[in-house]
Amino acid sequence: MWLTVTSLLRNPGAIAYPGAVADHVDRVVAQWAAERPDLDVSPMEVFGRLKRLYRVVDAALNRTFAEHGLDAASFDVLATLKRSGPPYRLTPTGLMQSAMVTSGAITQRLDRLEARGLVTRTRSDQDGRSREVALTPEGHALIERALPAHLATEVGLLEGLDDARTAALVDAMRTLLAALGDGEE
Amino acid sequence: MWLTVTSLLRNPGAIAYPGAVADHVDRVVAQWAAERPDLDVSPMEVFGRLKRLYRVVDAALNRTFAEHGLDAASFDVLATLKRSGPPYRLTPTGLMQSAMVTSGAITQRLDRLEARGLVTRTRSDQDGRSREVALTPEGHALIERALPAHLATEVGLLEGLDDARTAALVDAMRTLLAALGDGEE
DNA sequence: GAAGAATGTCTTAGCGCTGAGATACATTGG
DNA sequence: CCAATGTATCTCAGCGCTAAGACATTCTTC
Repeated sequence: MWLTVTSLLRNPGAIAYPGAVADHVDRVVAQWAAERPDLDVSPMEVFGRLKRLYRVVDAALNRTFAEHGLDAASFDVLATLKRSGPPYRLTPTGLMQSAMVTSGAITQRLDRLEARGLVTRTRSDQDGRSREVALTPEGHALIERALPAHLATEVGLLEGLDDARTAALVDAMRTLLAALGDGEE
Repeated sequence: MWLTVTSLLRNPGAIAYPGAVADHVDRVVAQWAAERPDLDVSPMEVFGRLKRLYRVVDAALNRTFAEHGLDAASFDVLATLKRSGPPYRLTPTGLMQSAMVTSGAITQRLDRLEARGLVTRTRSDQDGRSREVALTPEGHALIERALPAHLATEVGLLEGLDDARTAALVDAMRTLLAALGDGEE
Protein backbone atom coordinates (compact mmCIF):
# COMPACT_ATOMS: atom_id res chain seq x y z
CA MET A 1 0.00 0.00 0.00
CA TRP A 2 1.38 3.38 -0.99
CA LEU A 3 0.12 6.91 -1.48
CA THR A 4 0.65 9.05 -4.56
CA VAL A 5 0.52 12.78 -4.39
CA THR A 6 -2.49 12.30 -6.57
CA SER A 7 -4.56 10.58 -3.97
CA LEU A 8 -3.89 13.42 -1.57
CA LEU A 9 -4.66 16.16 -4.02
CA ARG A 10 -7.44 14.82 -6.19
CA ASN A 11 -10.22 17.33 -5.73
CA PRO A 12 -9.44 18.48 -2.21
CA GLY A 13 -11.91 21.28 -2.81
CA ALA A 14 -14.64 18.73 -3.36
CA ILE A 15 -14.23 17.61 0.23
CA ALA A 16 -14.49 21.08 1.69
CA TYR A 17 -17.09 22.23 -0.79
CA PRO A 18 -19.08 19.28 -2.08
CA GLY A 19 -20.66 21.35 -4.83
CA ALA A 20 -17.47 23.08 -5.97
CA VAL A 21 -17.24 23.69 -9.70
CA ALA A 22 -14.26 22.23 -11.50
CA ASP A 23 -11.75 24.91 -12.40
CA HIS A 24 -9.41 25.18 -15.35
CA VAL A 25 -6.72 23.07 -13.71
CA ASP A 26 -9.22 20.34 -12.83
CA ARG A 27 -10.07 20.10 -16.51
CA VAL A 28 -6.40 19.93 -17.48
CA VAL A 29 -5.77 17.16 -14.97
CA ALA A 30 -8.84 15.26 -16.15
CA GLN A 31 -7.64 15.50 -19.75
CA TRP A 32 -4.25 14.10 -18.85
CA ALA A 33 -5.89 11.30 -16.86
CA ALA A 34 -7.74 10.29 -20.01
CA GLU A 35 -4.82 10.68 -22.38
CA ARG A 36 -1.97 9.43 -20.20
CA PRO A 37 -3.48 7.51 -17.23
CA ASP A 38 -0.04 6.05 -16.53
CA LEU A 39 1.39 9.44 -15.53
CA ASP A 40 0.88 11.13 -12.17
CA VAL A 41 0.16 14.71 -13.15
CA SER A 42 -0.87 15.82 -9.66
CA PRO A 43 2.01 18.32 -9.36
CA MET A 44 0.13 20.32 -11.98
CA GLU A 45 -2.53 20.93 -9.34
CA VAL A 46 0.04 23.16 -7.70
CA PHE A 47 1.93 24.68 -10.62
CA GLY A 48 -1.01 25.12 -12.95
CA ARG A 49 -2.81 27.14 -10.32
CA LEU A 50 0.33 29.05 -9.37
CA LYS A 51 0.72 30.19 -12.96
CA ARG A 52 -2.91 31.15 -13.45
CA LEU A 53 -3.09 32.91 -10.09
CA TYR A 54 0.06 34.86 -10.87
CA ARG A 55 -1.34 36.00 -14.21
CA VAL A 56 -4.73 37.02 -12.84
CA VAL A 57 -3.14 38.90 -9.94
CA ASP A 58 -0.53 40.50 -12.16
CA ALA A 59 -3.21 41.84 -14.49
CA ALA A 60 -5.21 43.28 -11.57
CA LEU A 61 -2.18 44.96 -10.00
CA ASN A 62 -1.10 46.41 -13.35
CA ARG A 63 -4.46 48.12 -13.68
CA THR A 64 -3.84 50.02 -10.46
CA PHE A 65 -0.27 50.87 -11.45
CA ALA A 66 -1.51 52.24 -14.78
CA GLU A 67 -3.94 54.55 -12.96
CA HIS A 68 -0.88 56.21 -11.47
CA GLY A 69 1.15 56.30 -14.67
CA LEU A 70 3.27 53.35 -13.56
CA ASP A 71 3.90 49.75 -14.44
CA ALA A 72 4.98 46.91 -12.17
CA ALA A 73 8.69 47.45 -12.93
CA SER A 74 8.65 51.15 -12.11
CA PHE A 75 6.49 50.70 -9.03
CA ASP A 76 8.86 48.03 -7.82
CA VAL A 77 11.88 50.31 -8.00
CA LEU A 78 10.15 53.27 -6.35
CA ALA A 79 8.67 51.08 -3.60
CA THR A 80 12.02 49.42 -2.93
CA LEU A 81 13.70 52.81 -2.53
CA LYS A 82 10.87 54.09 -0.36
CA ARG A 83 10.78 51.16 2.03
CA SER A 84 14.57 51.25 2.42
CA GLY A 85 13.94 54.33 4.55
CA PRO A 86 16.03 57.52 4.82
CA PRO A 87 18.00 58.59 2.88
CA TYR A 88 16.06 56.59 0.27
CA ARG A 89 19.19 55.55 -1.59
CA LEU A 90 20.22 52.16 -2.98
CA THR A 91 22.69 50.87 -5.54
CA PRO A 92 21.54 49.27 -8.81
CA THR A 93 22.88 45.97 -7.46
CA GLY A 94 20.64 46.23 -4.41
CA LEU A 95 17.64 46.96 -6.60
CA MET A 96 18.59 44.08 -8.89
CA GLN A 97 18.67 41.54 -6.07
CA SER A 98 15.38 42.71 -4.65
CA ALA A 99 13.66 42.59 -8.02
CA MET A 100 15.13 39.27 -9.21
CA VAL A 101 15.97 40.68 -12.64
CA THR A 102 19.23 41.11 -14.54
CA SER A 103 21.48 44.15 -14.28
CA GLY A 104 20.48 45.19 -17.77
CA ALA A 105 16.84 45.32 -16.74
CA ILE A 106 17.66 47.58 -13.79
CA THR A 107 19.74 49.89 -15.97
CA GLN A 108 16.79 50.33 -18.29
CA ARG A 109 14.28 50.77 -15.48
CA LEU A 110 16.47 53.50 -14.02
CA ASP A 111 16.88 55.13 -17.44
CA ARG A 112 13.12 55.43 -17.68
CA LEU A 113 12.62 56.65 -14.12
CA GLU A 114 15.49 59.13 -14.38
CA ALA A 115 14.07 60.52 -17.64
CA ARG A 116 10.78 61.14 -15.82
CA GLY A 117 12.58 62.84 -12.95
CA LEU A 118 11.48 60.25 -10.38
CA VAL A 119 14.98 59.11 -9.38
CA THR A 120 18.53 60.44 -9.66
CA ARG A 121 21.71 58.47 -10.30
CA THR A 122 24.99 59.72 -8.85
CA ARG A 123 28.46 58.31 -8.60
CA SER A 124 29.31 56.65 -5.30
CA ASP A 125 32.06 58.25 -3.22
CA GLN A 126 33.12 55.00 -1.61
CA ASP A 127 33.26 52.91 -4.80
CA GLY A 128 33.89 54.37 -8.23
CA ARG A 129 32.22 51.42 -9.92
CA SER A 130 28.97 51.96 -8.09
CA ARG A 131 26.09 54.39 -8.39
CA GLU A 132 23.64 55.71 -5.84
CA VAL A 133 20.02 55.77 -6.89
CA ALA A 134 17.84 58.17 -4.92
CA LEU A 135 14.17 59.14 -4.92
CA THR A 136 13.47 62.70 -6.05
CA PRO A 137 10.68 64.65 -4.32
CA GLU A 138 8.51 63.78 -7.35
CA GLY A 139 9.35 60.10 -7.01
CA HIS A 140 8.62 60.26 -3.33
CA ALA A 141 5.25 61.92 -3.90
CA LEU A 142 4.29 59.41 -6.59
CA ILE A 143 5.02 56.32 -4.53
CA GLU A 144 3.20 57.86 -1.55
CA ARG A 145 0.12 58.17 -3.74
CA ALA A 146 0.40 54.81 -5.48
CA LEU A 147 1.19 52.64 -2.46
CA PRO A 148 -2.16 52.94 -0.63
CA ALA A 149 -4.02 52.30 -3.88
CA HIS A 150 -1.85 49.26 -4.52
CA LEU A 151 -2.55 47.91 -1.03
CA ALA A 152 -6.27 48.49 -1.50
CA THR A 153 -6.16 46.45 -4.70
CA GLU A 154 -4.37 43.66 -2.88
CA VAL A 155 -6.91 43.67 -0.06
CA GLY A 156 -9.66 43.45 -2.65
CA LEU A 157 -8.03 40.47 -4.32
CA LEU A 158 -7.95 38.64 -0.98
CA GLU A 159 -11.60 39.35 -0.22
CA GLY A 160 -12.74 35.88 -1.25
CA LEU A 161 -10.19 34.04 0.86
CA ASP A 162 -11.02 33.37 4.50
CA ASP A 163 -8.40 34.04 7.17
CA ALA A 164 -7.52 30.38 7.75
CA ARG A 165 -6.86 29.75 4.05
CA THR A 166 -4.92 32.99 3.76
CA ALA A 167 -2.66 31.96 6.62
CA ALA A 168 -2.27 28.47 5.16
CA LEU A 169 -1.40 29.91 1.77
CA VAL A 170 1.29 32.14 3.25
CA ASP A 171 2.66 29.29 5.35
CA ALA A 172 2.89 26.92 2.39
CA MET A 173 4.52 29.48 0.10
CA ARG A 174 6.98 30.46 2.81
CA THR A 175 7.94 26.82 3.37
CA LEU A 176 8.28 26.14 -0.34
CA LEU A 177 10.38 29.25 -0.97
CA ALA A 178 12.68 28.30 1.89
CA ALA A 179 13.04 24.77 0.52
CA LEU A 180 13.90 26.20 -2.89
CA GLY A 181 16.65 28.32 -1.39
CA ASP A 182 15.00 31.72 -1.78
CA GLY A 183 15.96 34.35 0.74
CA GLU A 184 19.04 32.68 2.19
CA GLU A 185 21.98 33.24 -0.10
CA MET B 1 -11.18 44.86 19.97
CA TRP B 2 -10.60 44.04 16.32
CA LEU B 3 -8.34 41.87 14.25
CA THR B 4 -6.28 43.02 11.32
CA VAL B 5 -5.13 40.66 8.64
CA THR B 6 -1.73 41.57 10.00
CA SER B 7 -2.26 39.96 13.35
CA LEU B 8 -3.27 36.75 11.64
CA LEU B 9 -0.39 36.71 9.23
CA ARG B 10 2.49 38.22 11.12
CA ASN B 11 5.12 35.49 11.08
CA PRO B 12 2.83 32.49 10.93
CA GLY B 13 5.92 30.45 10.14
CA ALA B 14 7.42 31.49 13.45
CA ILE B 15 4.61 29.70 15.20
CA ALA B 16 5.01 26.46 13.29
CA TYR B 17 8.80 26.71 13.16
CA PRO B 18 10.05 28.76 16.12
CA GLY B 19 13.53 29.04 14.65
CA ALA B 20 12.50 29.83 11.08
CA VAL B 21 14.75 32.28 9.27
CA ALA B 22 13.15 35.44 7.96
CA ASP B 23 12.69 35.30 4.21
CA HIS B 24 12.80 38.08 1.66
CA VAL B 25 9.16 39.02 2.16
CA ASP B 26 9.59 39.16 5.94
CA ARG B 27 12.32 41.72 5.40
CA VAL B 28 10.14 43.74 3.04
CA VAL B 29 7.29 43.75 5.53
CA ALA B 30 9.63 44.74 8.35
CA GLN B 31 10.97 47.62 6.26
CA TRP B 32 7.47 48.92 5.61
CA ALA B 33 6.61 48.58 9.30
CA ALA B 34 9.52 50.89 10.08
CA GLU B 35 8.87 53.37 7.28
CA ARG B 36 5.08 53.43 7.24
CA PRO B 37 3.83 51.91 10.52
CA ASP B 38 0.39 53.37 9.80
CA LEU B 39 -0.17 51.10 6.79
CA ASP B 40 -1.24 47.46 6.97
CA VAL B 41 1.04 45.80 4.43
CA SER B 42 0.10 42.26 5.38
CA PRO B 43 -1.39 41.50 1.93
CA MET B 44 2.19 41.63 0.71
CA GLU B 45 2.80 38.44 2.70
CA VAL B 46 0.65 36.75 0.08
CA PHE B 47 1.49 38.61 -3.12
CA GLY B 48 5.17 39.10 -2.49
CA ARG B 49 5.60 35.36 -2.03
CA LEU B 50 3.35 34.57 -4.97
CA LYS B 51 5.57 36.67 -7.22
CA ARG B 52 8.85 35.25 -5.94
CA LEU B 53 7.56 31.69 -6.02
CA TYR B 54 6.34 32.14 -9.57
CA ARG B 55 9.73 33.45 -10.68
CA VAL B 56 11.75 30.73 -8.97
CA VAL B 57 9.47 28.00 -10.33
CA ASP B 58 9.39 29.56 -13.78
CA ALA B 59 13.17 29.58 -13.97
CA ALA B 60 13.40 25.93 -12.88
CA LEU B 61 10.79 24.78 -15.38
CA ASN B 62 12.45 26.73 -18.19
CA ARG B 63 15.68 24.86 -17.58
CA THR B 64 13.93 21.56 -18.28
CA PHE B 65 12.18 22.96 -21.34
CA ALA B 66 15.51 24.18 -22.71
CA GLU B 67 16.98 20.69 -22.37
CA HIS B 68 14.40 19.60 -24.91
CA GLY B 69 14.83 22.56 -27.24
CA LEU B 70 11.65 24.18 -25.96
CA ASP B 71 10.51 27.17 -23.98
CA ALA B 72 7.43 27.55 -21.78
CA ALA B 73 5.34 28.99 -24.61
CA SER B 74 6.10 26.17 -27.06
CA PHE B 75 5.71 23.48 -24.42
CA ASP B 76 2.38 24.95 -23.46
CA VAL B 77 1.01 24.71 -26.99
CA LEU B 78 2.28 21.17 -27.59
CA ALA B 79 1.02 19.97 -24.20
CA THR B 80 -2.39 21.55 -24.75
CA LEU B 81 -2.74 19.79 -28.10
CA LYS B 82 -1.52 16.51 -26.64
CA ARG B 83 -3.85 16.45 -23.65
CA SER B 84 -6.82 17.36 -25.84
CA GLY B 85 -6.63 13.73 -27.03
CA PRO B 86 -7.26 12.33 -30.51
CA PRO B 87 -7.23 13.78 -33.10
CA TYR B 88 -4.90 16.27 -31.35
CA ARG B 89 -6.44 19.28 -33.06
CA LEU B 90 -7.50 22.63 -31.63
CA THR B 91 -8.23 26.10 -32.97
CA PRO B 92 -5.99 29.08 -32.20
CA THR B 93 -8.84 30.48 -30.10
CA GLY B 94 -8.91 27.33 -27.98
CA LEU B 95 -5.17 27.55 -27.47
CA MET B 96 -5.45 31.25 -26.66
CA GLN B 97 -8.02 30.71 -23.91
CA SER B 98 -6.05 27.89 -22.36
CA ALA B 99 -2.82 29.87 -22.38
CA MET B 100 -4.29 33.20 -21.20
CA VAL B 101 -2.42 35.16 -23.86
CA THR B 102 -3.56 37.37 -26.73
CA SER B 103 -4.39 36.11 -30.20
CA GLY B 104 -1.25 37.73 -31.55
CA ALA B 105 0.87 35.72 -29.15
CA ILE B 106 -0.73 32.48 -30.32
CA THR B 107 -0.22 33.39 -33.97
CA GLN B 108 3.47 33.88 -33.29
CA ARG B 109 3.81 30.73 -31.21
CA LEU B 110 2.22 28.76 -34.04
CA ASP B 111 4.46 30.45 -36.61
CA ARG B 112 7.49 29.20 -34.69
CA LEU B 113 6.15 25.70 -34.12
CA GLU B 114 5.00 25.38 -37.72
CA ALA B 115 8.43 26.47 -38.99
CA ARG B 116 9.99 23.70 -36.89
CA GLY B 117 7.53 21.14 -38.26
CA LEU B 118 5.97 20.45 -34.86
CA VAL B 119 2.42 21.52 -35.75
CA THR B 120 0.41 22.11 -38.92
CA ARG B 121 -2.21 24.77 -39.57
CA THR B 122 -5.07 24.05 -41.95
CA ARG B 123 -8.28 25.83 -42.90
CA SER B 124 -11.36 24.65 -41.04
CA ASP B 125 -14.10 23.09 -43.15
CA GLN B 126 -16.88 24.17 -40.81
CA ASP B 127 -15.80 27.80 -40.43
CA GLY B 128 -13.79 29.67 -43.03
CA ARG B 129 -12.48 32.13 -40.44
CA SER B 130 -11.01 29.39 -38.31
CA ARG B 131 -7.91 27.21 -38.53
CA GLU B 132 -7.16 23.76 -37.21
CA VAL B 133 -3.85 23.31 -35.46
CA ALA B 134 -2.63 19.72 -35.28
CA LEU B 135 0.41 17.96 -33.82
CA THR B 136 2.75 16.45 -36.40
CA PRO B 137 4.42 13.10 -35.61
CA GLU B 138 7.54 15.13 -34.68
CA GLY B 139 5.51 17.34 -32.37
CA HIS B 140 3.92 14.30 -30.82
CA ALA B 141 7.28 12.65 -30.25
CA LEU B 142 8.76 15.80 -28.71
CA ILE B 143 5.98 16.36 -26.18
CA GLU B 144 6.07 12.66 -25.25
CA ARG B 145 9.74 13.09 -24.38
CA ALA B 146 9.46 16.46 -22.65
CA LEU B 147 6.37 15.77 -20.54
CA PRO B 148 7.85 13.16 -18.16
CA ALA B 149 10.94 15.33 -17.67
CA HIS B 150 8.71 18.29 -16.92
CA LEU B 151 6.72 16.31 -14.37
CA ALA B 152 9.93 15.10 -12.74
CA THR B 153 11.07 18.70 -12.37
CA GLU B 154 7.75 19.61 -10.78
CA VAL B 155 7.96 16.69 -8.35
CA GLY B 156 11.46 17.83 -7.41
CA LEU B 157 10.26 21.36 -6.73
CA LEU B 158 7.62 20.03 -4.34
CA GLU B 159 10.07 17.85 -2.44
CA GLY B 160 10.41 20.29 0.45
CA LEU B 161 6.66 20.67 0.97
CA ASP B 162 4.91 18.11 3.17
CA ASP B 163 1.61 16.62 2.00
CA ALA B 164 -0.59 18.63 4.34
CA ARG B 165 0.90 21.94 3.21
CA THR B 166 0.72 20.87 -0.42
CA ALA B 167 -2.98 20.12 -0.07
CA ALA B 168 -3.55 23.39 1.80
CA LEU B 169 -1.71 25.32 -0.91
CA VAL B 170 -3.84 23.79 -3.64
CA ASP B 171 -7.01 24.38 -1.67
CA ALA B 172 -6.20 28.04 -1.04
CA MET B 173 -5.21 28.72 -4.65
CA ARG B 174 -8.32 26.97 -5.92
CA THR B 175 -10.53 29.03 -3.64
CA LEU B 176 -8.81 32.26 -4.56
CA LEU B 177 -8.97 31.58 -8.29
CA ALA B 178 -12.66 30.79 -8.01
CA ALA B 179 -13.27 34.02 -6.07
CA LEU B 180 -11.42 35.96 -8.77
CA GLY B 181 -13.64 34.48 -11.44
CA ASP B 182 -11.07 32.21 -13.09
CA GLY B 183 -12.43 29.10 -14.76
CA GLU B 184 -16.08 30.08 -14.93
CA GLU B 185 -16.69 32.40 -17.83
C1' DG C 1 -31.15 38.39 -49.06
C1' DA C 2 -28.78 42.53 -47.84
C1' DA C 3 -26.80 45.40 -44.03
C1' DG C 4 -24.69 45.57 -39.92
C1' DA C 5 -22.69 43.32 -36.03
C1' DA C 6 -19.89 39.73 -34.34
C1' DT C 7 -16.16 36.45 -34.65
C1' DG C 8 -11.50 34.23 -35.77
C1' DT C 9 -7.05 35.06 -37.24
C1' DC C 10 -3.23 37.65 -38.58
C1' DT C 11 -0.17 41.99 -38.75
C1' DT C 12 2.81 45.27 -36.79
C1' DA C 13 4.92 48.78 -33.78
C1' DG C 14 6.57 49.14 -29.45
C1' DC C 15 7.83 47.47 -24.82
C1' DG C 16 10.62 45.22 -21.08
C1' DC C 17 13.47 41.53 -20.35
C1' DT C 18 17.51 38.31 -21.07
C1' DG C 19 22.18 36.91 -22.28
C1' DA C 20 26.47 38.05 -23.81
C1' DG C 21 29.86 41.02 -23.61
C1' DA C 22 32.20 45.71 -22.91
C1' DT C 23 34.08 49.02 -19.74
C1' DA C 24 35.73 50.97 -15.58
C1' DC C 25 37.14 50.49 -11.06
C1' DA C 26 38.59 47.69 -6.85
C1' DT C 27 40.88 43.96 -4.49
C1' DT C 28 44.20 40.38 -3.83
C1' DG C 29 48.55 37.74 -4.06
C1' DG C 30 53.09 37.33 -5.20
C1' DC D 1 53.40 47.68 -6.68
C1' DC D 2 51.95 45.26 -10.50
C1' DA D 3 49.27 41.65 -12.62
C1' DA D 4 45.44 38.97 -12.30
C1' DT D 5 41.07 38.45 -10.79
C1' DG D 6 36.71 40.09 -9.21
C1' DT D 7 32.90 43.44 -9.05
C1' DA D 8 29.43 47.13 -10.59
C1' DT D 9 27.26 49.00 -14.25
C1' DC D 10 26.06 49.72 -18.87
C1' DT D 11 25.27 48.36 -23.95
C1' DC D 12 22.76 46.08 -27.37
C1' DA D 13 20.75 42.48 -30.33
C1' DG D 14 17.12 39.44 -30.10
C1' DC D 15 12.94 37.47 -28.10
C1' DG D 16 7.98 36.94 -26.83
C1' DC D 17 4.35 39.56 -25.54
C1' DT D 18 0.60 43.24 -25.83
C1' DA D 19 -2.49 46.60 -27.95
C1' DA D 20 -4.57 48.22 -31.78
C1' DG D 21 -6.29 47.41 -35.83
C1' DA D 22 -6.85 45.01 -40.58
C1' DC D 23 -9.17 41.53 -42.99
C1' DA D 24 -12.09 37.69 -44.11
C1' DT D 25 -15.93 35.04 -42.82
C1' DT D 26 -20.23 34.06 -40.32
C1' DC D 27 -24.35 35.33 -37.81
C1' DT D 28 -28.38 38.26 -36.96
C1' DT D 29 -32.08 41.13 -38.04
C1' DC D 30 -35.32 43.10 -40.68
